[in-house]
Formats: sequence, structure tokens, C-alpha cells
Amino acid sequence: MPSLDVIEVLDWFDANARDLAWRKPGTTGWGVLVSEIMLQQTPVARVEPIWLAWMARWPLPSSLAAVSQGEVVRAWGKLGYPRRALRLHAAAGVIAAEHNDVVPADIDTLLALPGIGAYTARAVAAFAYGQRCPVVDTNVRRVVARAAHGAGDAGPPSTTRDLADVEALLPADPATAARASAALMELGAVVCTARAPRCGDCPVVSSCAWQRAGRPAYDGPAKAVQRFAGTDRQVRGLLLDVLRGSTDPAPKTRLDLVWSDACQRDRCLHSLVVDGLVEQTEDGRFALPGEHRQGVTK
DNA sequence: CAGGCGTGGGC
DNA sequence: TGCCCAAGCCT
Repeated sequence: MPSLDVIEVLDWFDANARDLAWRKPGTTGWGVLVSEIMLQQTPVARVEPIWLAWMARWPLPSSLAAVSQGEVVRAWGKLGYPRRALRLHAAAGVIAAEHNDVVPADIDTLLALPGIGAYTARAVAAFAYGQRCPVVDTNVRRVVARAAHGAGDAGPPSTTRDLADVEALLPADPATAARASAALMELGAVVCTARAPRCGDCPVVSSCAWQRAGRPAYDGPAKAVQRFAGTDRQVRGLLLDVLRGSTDPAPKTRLDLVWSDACQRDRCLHSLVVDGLVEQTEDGRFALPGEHRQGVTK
């Protein structure tokens, strides 16, 4: 009873891989890193046009590092979680200054950069540099949970255990292992999906433990529900959207229009300033950071 | 370590 | 603006 034959998944991937922009030959480590940061919690379709624009405008870490934080946040557009843009900008500065403008290949060095965690560090090491290391995202966790463990979905993440779990599945050859990781992710993204898996299209359906078990429903602890409407996240998004939309600093009266609850509004504006996503100008207006002289943080 | 952090598409 | 989901990271 084979648990999960990644070679089968690899063969399927060779024939069915999506033609994503960052998978083109010649994509640099920088290109891979930018794509991975943008793809965190964000669908491929929304990322692709932004990634292409960024690569054309900022082909090197140093080119991104050279512009203001505000420009970067503005170019991030509506990808969401704009703190990612700030962290990527900071990482680019470190890469330019300390790593000769080349994205590091060493996992621990990558982990030391802002915004790069267990997944992204290994994704860069594997996809940009062909290293043999487990690359575990939500797709891989789901595929392994089903095909190997026979569960309806993955349980709560545990980085240490998840990494060991997937490491054991990887082929010995580094380049093949790296492609196998991409293949597992792709399978989870387009076939072994969370909601309605297309098992009829799955290359490992015949050996899938979840199939064998009769496709039982997920029986683990309930996953935390992420509310959005009415949260600070929504209000922060509305505030930032105003500032992205104008090159001139906005008076607070303009920002007051986006949300009726003044208390929540002010709390969110303040938190944006604390996060470095917003600056207050000398005359008391608000703007994206670094685009106007001496922002006053208060 | 559970919860905070954007945004939009699918149903 | 109901609910779930999408290549996570940070504190």
C-alpha cells in the first residue's frame, strides 16, 4: 500500500503544469522571491499582472530598495496584506547591501530576512536554486493529509512535523525533489482542492488513502473563522485605499469619510502609522510613507 | 500560539 | 459584506 508516489505527481506535473510567469526559464532568485511573497494568501490570478509590472520596473533587489516605501505600497496595489510590501522592500535593502544584490540560497540566511518564513525560505531554496528541501504550504499539507494519511483535510499546522512528513516523500536527487515540491503544490492548487476536489483528474487517485477510506469528512478541530466585515482589517484597507489613490497627502477630513465609527477609524489610522504604512506630514495630513518630507509619527 | 493582518472570487 | 477560501508571517 504505497502512501504517496510523488513520481506519479511529477509526471502529471510535467504534462499539466500551468504556464505561470515566474516559472519561465531565466527567472532569477529575486523573481522567485517576489512571486512567493506576493502569493502568500493571495490567488495566482491576482498576482501575475503585478509581478510582471514589478519585474519590469525593479529587476534587481537594489532597484526596489532605491525607491520609497510609499512607492512600493502604491505599486502593491490591492494584493492585500500590504505589510508584505514593506517587508519585501526591507528585505531587498538587506539583499542589496549585504548579499551583493543576489537573493541568498541558504535557508537560514533567507529566514533571517523580514517577511520570509518557513515556507518562503524553502520555496526560494528549491524553486530558485534547485535544492532538496521540503516545501510545505497549505496545498501540500492537504495533499499529504488526503493521499498519504486518508484524512479529509490537514489538521493544525506544525512546522517541524510537517517538514519531516514531506521530507520523507522527496526523491533523492535535488533537482527532482524541487520539481516534486512544485508538483505537489500544483496538484493541491488545481485538483486536490479544499472545496470540491477533482479526483477524476488526479494522477494518484488509485493509490489515494482518502479514496480508499471512502473520502471521510475532515474530523479534526474546527478551523478558526476569519471575519472581515466590520473588522479593523477592513477599515485599514479603506484608509490605505484613499492614500494609494492620491499622490498628494490627504487631510484627515477626507479619511473620516471612509468609516462612520470615529473610534475605530482613529485606532486603525494610528495602527497604520505604527506599522509604517502611513505617515503624517508636518501640516497634519496623511500620506504613504517616504513620499513627502519629514513625516511626523505621533 | 492564537489571533491579527487585505482583498476579491466562488457559491 | 452570508460563508469559505487563497503558494503565510509575525508577535
